[in-house]
Amino acid sequence: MAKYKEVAEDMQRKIRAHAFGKKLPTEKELLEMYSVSRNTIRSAINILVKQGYIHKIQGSGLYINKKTIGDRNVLNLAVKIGLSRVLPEHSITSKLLNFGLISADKKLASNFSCDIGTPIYRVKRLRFIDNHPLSIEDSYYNKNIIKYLNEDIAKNSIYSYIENDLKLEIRFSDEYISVKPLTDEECEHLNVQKGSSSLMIREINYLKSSIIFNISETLYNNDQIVLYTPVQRD
Amino acid sequence: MAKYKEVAEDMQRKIRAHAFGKKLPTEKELLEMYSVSRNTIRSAINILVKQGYIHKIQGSGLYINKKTIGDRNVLNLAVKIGLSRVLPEHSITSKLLNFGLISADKKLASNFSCDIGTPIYRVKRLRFIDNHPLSIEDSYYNKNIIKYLNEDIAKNSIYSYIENDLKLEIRFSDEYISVKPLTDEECEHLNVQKGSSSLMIREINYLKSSIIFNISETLYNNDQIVLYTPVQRD
DNA sequence: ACACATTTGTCCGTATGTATC
DNA sequence: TGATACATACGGACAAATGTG
Repeated sequence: MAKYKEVAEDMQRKIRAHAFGKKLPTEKELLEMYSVSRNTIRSAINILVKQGYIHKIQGSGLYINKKTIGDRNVLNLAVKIGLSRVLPEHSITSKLLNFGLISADKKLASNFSCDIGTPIYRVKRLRFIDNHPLSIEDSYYNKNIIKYLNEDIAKNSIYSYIENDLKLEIRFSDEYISVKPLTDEECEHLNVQKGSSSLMIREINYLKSSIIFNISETLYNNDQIVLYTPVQRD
Repeated sequence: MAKYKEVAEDMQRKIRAHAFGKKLPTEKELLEMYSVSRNTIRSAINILVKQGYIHKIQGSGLYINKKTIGDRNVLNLAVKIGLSRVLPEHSITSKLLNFGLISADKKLASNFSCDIGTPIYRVKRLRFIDNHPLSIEDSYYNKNIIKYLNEDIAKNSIYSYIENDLKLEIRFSDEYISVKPLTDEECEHLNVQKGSSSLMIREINYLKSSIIFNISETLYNNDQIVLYTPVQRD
């Protein structure tokens, strides 16, 4: 892995472990700690800023954002590629609602930018955080890219399977957030009051070279989660 | 303004004007066009990536993301500091629902990280996009920082007043997204069916030096808008 | 109010690695 | 395979904001 990414990950670990106080060491101290150049340490720092871990004050220092890190009820969109990564302190489990291999119809093909008839895995899961129902995820994987999936993998983290076993690199995603009234069945799954609405995130996920390997629609339990995102003015 | 920011803005303008095709010129061509160094052009490019204008493919080039730019129904969170900036192609107007000067109670003081009793402007507005009701914004401004506001300013863009007239620099914000059932009055304002729910964004806005000058809660009309955010894996 | 040291921000140049075509 | 194009990393110089005395 690139140096600046390794440094960033180490700094994140230290922040989560409260190894620093309210402030990070200065750039100068950090580049000495990690034996890298100033540009490299600044690349690492910028990742932390983008993900909402810290904010910078010119002339003063690097300050840790206390609030949103490690809170079960806060889902940080800036880090949100796969659930397990966003909430590493919590146990994410799944109940499989549907698993199958289908063939892309016109709409799916359009969303995937693939040919009609392309084989697609469909995985619908009820997901739990620390045993509380968190979300209903309806997800589609392009089988030409994700060659093999099964129910066992789907019960666990599909994303860690893709990254660790298939060695594919997930690069970026587009997220569309809206509100959807829930059906009675969905309310039961999520254990919320009938007639309520929920946050829905439509997601398009890309490998490197901008290959779409996955699209999904997820309904979140409002009682369990608030979305968070930091925004930097450039 | 910094060179890389000027370059980024110019590139954004060109993208919005469809001055490039599907691809941007290469880094090398761009740095020659703008007479800047490679680092500078790359800083500018990274802004466009972060804001969802383009994506990069190593070895191939810089590709323009068609979909989300200039769409009235898509509110790009990565650019969302003030509404007028996010949707420059559209007319944003406001109807003032409430305007007043109040004194920070315990809760407001805590949210603002200021003393109890600090003077605070409250501005509640119904906002329209191209004359369609878009959102109900309930907003608070710390008078110690934003020294003067009036109803006239509030009817127009408060953010452009802050930046252009007061010459204050808005630096970053924290956004919390959830779902809220609407009251009948809110439904009428937004012209949506009674009993429906809406996206709510709680926002904390900072000047440089991490000074909180504004917090707000905004209810969005789901019929008019979908939130969008690009996420880069680092 | 001023001068000074500290700390982050911007910009430049160069070299080499990696992915795509 | 070679050429092209983006990615990573190092080094140095000066500017701007902050904090201190």
